[in-house]
Amino acid sequence: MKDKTWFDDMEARIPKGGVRTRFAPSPTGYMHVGNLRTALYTWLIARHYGGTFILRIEDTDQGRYVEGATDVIYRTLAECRLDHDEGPDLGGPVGPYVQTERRLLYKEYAELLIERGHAYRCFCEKTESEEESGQFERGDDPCRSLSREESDARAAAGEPYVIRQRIPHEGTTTFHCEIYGDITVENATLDDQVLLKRDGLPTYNFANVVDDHLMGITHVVRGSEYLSSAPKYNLLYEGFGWEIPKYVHCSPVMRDAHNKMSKRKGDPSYEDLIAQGYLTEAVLNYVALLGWSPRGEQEFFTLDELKEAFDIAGVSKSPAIFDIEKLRYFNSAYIRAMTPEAFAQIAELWIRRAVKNPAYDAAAIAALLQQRTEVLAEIPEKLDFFDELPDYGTELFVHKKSKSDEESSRAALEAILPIFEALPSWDDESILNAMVGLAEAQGAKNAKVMWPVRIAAAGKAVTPGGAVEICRILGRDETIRRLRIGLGKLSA
RNA sequence: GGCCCGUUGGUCAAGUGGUUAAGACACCGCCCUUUCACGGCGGUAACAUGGGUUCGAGUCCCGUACGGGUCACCA
Repeated sequence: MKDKTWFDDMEARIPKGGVRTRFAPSPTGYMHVGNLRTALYTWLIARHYGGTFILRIEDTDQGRYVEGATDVIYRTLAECRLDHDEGPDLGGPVGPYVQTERRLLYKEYAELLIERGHAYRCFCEKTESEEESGQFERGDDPCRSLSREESDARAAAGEPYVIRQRIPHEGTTTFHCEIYGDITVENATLDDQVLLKRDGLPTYNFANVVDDHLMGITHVVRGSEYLSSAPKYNLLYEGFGWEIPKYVHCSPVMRDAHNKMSKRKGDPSYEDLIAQGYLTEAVLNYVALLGWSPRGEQEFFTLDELKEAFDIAGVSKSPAIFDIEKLRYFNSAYIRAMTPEAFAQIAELWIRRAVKNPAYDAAAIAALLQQRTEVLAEIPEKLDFFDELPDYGTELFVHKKSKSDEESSRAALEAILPIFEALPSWDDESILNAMVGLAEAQGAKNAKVMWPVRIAAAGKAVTPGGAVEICRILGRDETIRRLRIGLGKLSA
């Protein structure tokens, strides 16, 4: 074990003053929505107080290591603009920021705890019955009462062991959570949890306490599943004589009333949502509101506005069900709020999945789409009629509201064809005037002309944009060709 | 099962002893309109339950029910 100076040096490195938070994912290769929300809240707390946001990778479970998993984390944080100030990639004063690179540290601190009587070596092999039943009889562990001499001797002899936390059998422990308030438990209900595993790596619970302290974390933000281990954390902090940080426990994000969102159940990750055509800003905005509510009525927030408004007191205790319908609403609102240029840029990729004909202008189509798109992924199916006129039945021409029927439609198409052919120019105004002019001449409602024109042009009843826009984009020749086909169907 | 936590409309939620119990999504209706949307207006719909405390309880206390978490050499 290192001498006192070494520990003092470690203490001296800890930044003091100012809020410091950390996002500490384990590299599983998957950033689920609950994770993202935790990252957001953690970042928000740091930024709201002008503090420091740290990224730390918790990879102490070698069995679960997934290649490339940290890339997903970096990418997601970067796309979401949740920038960190210290981390594996950026370095910082209290690194390294990857737990496996800190492994020697934990051992020193675990031994310090043994020195102080708050931990002990346990040489027991876990028996099969314990493993199966999950039963661990506290107080029955013979290693707990081993003398230091014997313990040291066996360790020196190379006998494998784990280091366990020595938890008092009597008394109670109270910890405070900013969300849940004070929680008190009987120490007798706590078990002597493993701090350092047989492989020399720390358990999550131990690494967390050591790192959070050594990195000067002031607000520990994490999921509520850690609520029940929090008392043990306090005992650890007390054993070391360290100041206890503020805890912020977030309730889980659920897929339904009974289950958390999960990869296994097929729930979308952040990347899945983006691939489906959700915008990062919309996802963040929605996720922020899932478990947190601002003081006022505002519900659309930019990241900067969230930074300003975020308040720990507004975080909810109870689990929230992820509602894709509401995300869709936010997404459509964000899409509508974009500049036409920005929307055209992101929509083009999706438009070209359906519209291959370069004669049809993607920006023009995007303009039609912007006000009626909820999720980008639904764009292609809306545009299937451009490249190829669908086969459709004449019943589409029957429309109650415009009082259109097959005969009135036939007459309208017959009348509009020569007018379209004679039009000096092919733009919105000309096309509209042609149709309105015809309707007026016949003393009919505009719809009586426009309905059949749109049906014949698109071959379907629901289209992005009206008759004018569709005809314009199709171009005069193709429009006329399609109207003739419609006329043919109606005349048959 | 022990321990811990939670419970306001279908969903997210406001509410910190006195409110006609906000707002948003979804849903329904009407209006606008060349379809679908968008937009505007309106509507349906909630304090899990039983006891207390109190002049008065969604708000405080106790019990019950239901739900979640945890009880790993996983995080």
